Amino acid sequence: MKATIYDIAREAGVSIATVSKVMNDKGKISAARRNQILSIMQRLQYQPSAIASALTGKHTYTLGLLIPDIANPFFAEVARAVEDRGHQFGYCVIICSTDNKDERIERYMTVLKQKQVDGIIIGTGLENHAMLEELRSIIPIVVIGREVTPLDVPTVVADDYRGGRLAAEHLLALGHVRMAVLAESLLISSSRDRLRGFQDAIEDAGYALPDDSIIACGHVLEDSKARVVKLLRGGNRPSGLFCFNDLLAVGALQAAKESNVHVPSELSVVSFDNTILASVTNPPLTSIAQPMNQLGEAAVDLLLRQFEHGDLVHQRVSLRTELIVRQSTDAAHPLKLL
Amino acid sequence: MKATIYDIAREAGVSIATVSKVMNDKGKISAARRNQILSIMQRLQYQPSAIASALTGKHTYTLGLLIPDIANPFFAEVARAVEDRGHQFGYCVIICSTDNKDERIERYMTVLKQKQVDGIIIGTGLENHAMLEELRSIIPIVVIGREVTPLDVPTVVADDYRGGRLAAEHLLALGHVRMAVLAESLLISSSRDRLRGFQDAIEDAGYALPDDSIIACGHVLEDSKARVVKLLRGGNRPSGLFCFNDLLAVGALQAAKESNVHVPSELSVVSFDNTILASVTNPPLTSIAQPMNQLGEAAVDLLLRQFEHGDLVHQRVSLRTELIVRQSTDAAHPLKLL
DNA sequence: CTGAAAGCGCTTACAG
DNA sequence: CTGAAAGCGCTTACAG
Repeated sequence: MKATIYDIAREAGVSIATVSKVMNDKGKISAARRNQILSIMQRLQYQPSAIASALTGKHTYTLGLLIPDIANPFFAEVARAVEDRGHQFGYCVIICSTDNKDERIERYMTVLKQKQVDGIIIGTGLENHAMLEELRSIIPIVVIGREVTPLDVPTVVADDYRGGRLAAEHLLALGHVRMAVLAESLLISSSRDRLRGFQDAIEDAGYALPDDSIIACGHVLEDSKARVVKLLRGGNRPSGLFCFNDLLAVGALQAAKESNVHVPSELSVVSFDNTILASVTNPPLTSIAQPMNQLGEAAVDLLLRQFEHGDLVHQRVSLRTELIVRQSTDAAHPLKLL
Repeated sequence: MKATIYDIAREAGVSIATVSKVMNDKGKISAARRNQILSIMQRLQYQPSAIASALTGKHTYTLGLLIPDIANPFFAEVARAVEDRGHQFGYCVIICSTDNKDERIERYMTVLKQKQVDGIIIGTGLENHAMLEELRSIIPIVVIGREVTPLDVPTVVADDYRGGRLAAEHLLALGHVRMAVLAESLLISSSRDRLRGFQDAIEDAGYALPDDSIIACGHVLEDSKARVVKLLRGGNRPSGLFCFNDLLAVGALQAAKESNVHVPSELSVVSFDNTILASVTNPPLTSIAQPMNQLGEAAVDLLLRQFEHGDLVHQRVSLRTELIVRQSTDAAHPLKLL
């Protein structure tokens, strides 16, 4: 049987209160007793029960991480950062892949509540603001990767608008004029921000992005591939393509290959996220990097700060996106545009 | 304040024992009481405390998953499978990325013990057999992806030997004779099995794999790239290369490109795992697929079975590997071998 | 069919 | 500096 606090107390001839105090470094205990108890704990390989202490103390030292899918490399990397940052402070993390489905989201929410996790990081689509507000009144939360305005919830995002601008400016600098955008969904704020940034930069340069150059597609590789094949087949095809994540860009590369359109000489492709996928394709993808590590870390930090100071109003962290140039972009060839 | 079992009992005018019973469908409760209590629970949005019940009942409904790195696509996919299978039966999973470091492994082990998780899936390098045995005496475990002979621990593996054979047979059928192997480490059983299978198939065909064609390299992309560049530079270069995971193969592809060796016409590459990476490279990789979903599922199932029947001796599941042919392999060109 | 009571393994005022 | 006791929110024999 596992040793309990009672075993230690009996062995040491003291009360469990005393044992508890040396465990938690609370109150005043004589050095002698202290050492004696410590050595007994060691001898009996005593491990305090986290669940018993959670029932009395407040912390379970567990965090919940809601994301669409842990198998998606982007979220896997964020999860790793969350895990490591949490680990530093003694927290474990429970992964909750929601597939963005309400039913799974709700299920996980109630489970996390029942388990009394200390905080929840929400990186999943969550349009149900009422639910968010309710949850927030019970457990500290932080939303990651998207805005939930008008709610005033602690948030950490990447600077998507700037990311969009960076992509456009890079392509413009290479001489591209006729461009297109491949988006997974324009419903989430991050996508809209990327688009706005991209458009603004193009307009600032005196050009325009026609509406029919903004393509929405499903989230699987085949979808983006099919859409890009269609795009490349049309007349007046773009010389620059901005994809809102790496997987979409992979689809674009495959479509280009199938259509005998060479990347980058005939088509420049910029992707977003800069996951491992971007470095693995051929050609490797020029990509707007999201600081995945910092996203995860900042989310944990915001949670920890709430544990200490209660629910702070208006916490918002915006992290810089960055252009990583690889070989999928090159100077525009004006002749190809005719 | 959150409602407790006492609130429900008071409201219903019954004892907490009765409430507990309707919650757990135990004992006999009159239908009337039952419904009355149920409706009160609903009205008060009662959610039983998982931690209180864990302190008395036995289950925490939490599993631990030890893997080298959740950011590695292979483990991310396995994790997703574990999560989903667990979810079906009401279990959450705590991810523990160990980087194969003893210090992290031990830390996580004690945390998982303190949290009293119901079971642990071990997919991480763990050479400390004493620790495994000790852990096993406390908590149900299953080892995934490797053998820990001579220990008799529940295990689920892919058929690595057969995977190695499949790779060799595929290359042999394409006419390749001069081959090489790129391994991350030959210390773990799965790598050794792959190698054995590969060698056996080659020998069965009447050829041999020279020792200097078995290359071990680090686990980052740059390592494998450097090793393959060197390999391709040497005289008498192989026409077929078998890489023990997708990332190694990505490095090989990059090395080939840099060395102006065309894949697949001058070099055929077979990888292992068949993660998303294999489908994303150019050319897409012929790969030996590990059944990542089944690995995760089977691991959970083995755990659940232990919960029900106690520690069963000698549970071992071996799952089939499968050859997925893509465009990184092609017929050998005998002239190139000269 | 229902309830009183002990117990799970801790923490925390409070008293000394 | 140390301990008795109540309490956290449940479950489980046991008695009726």
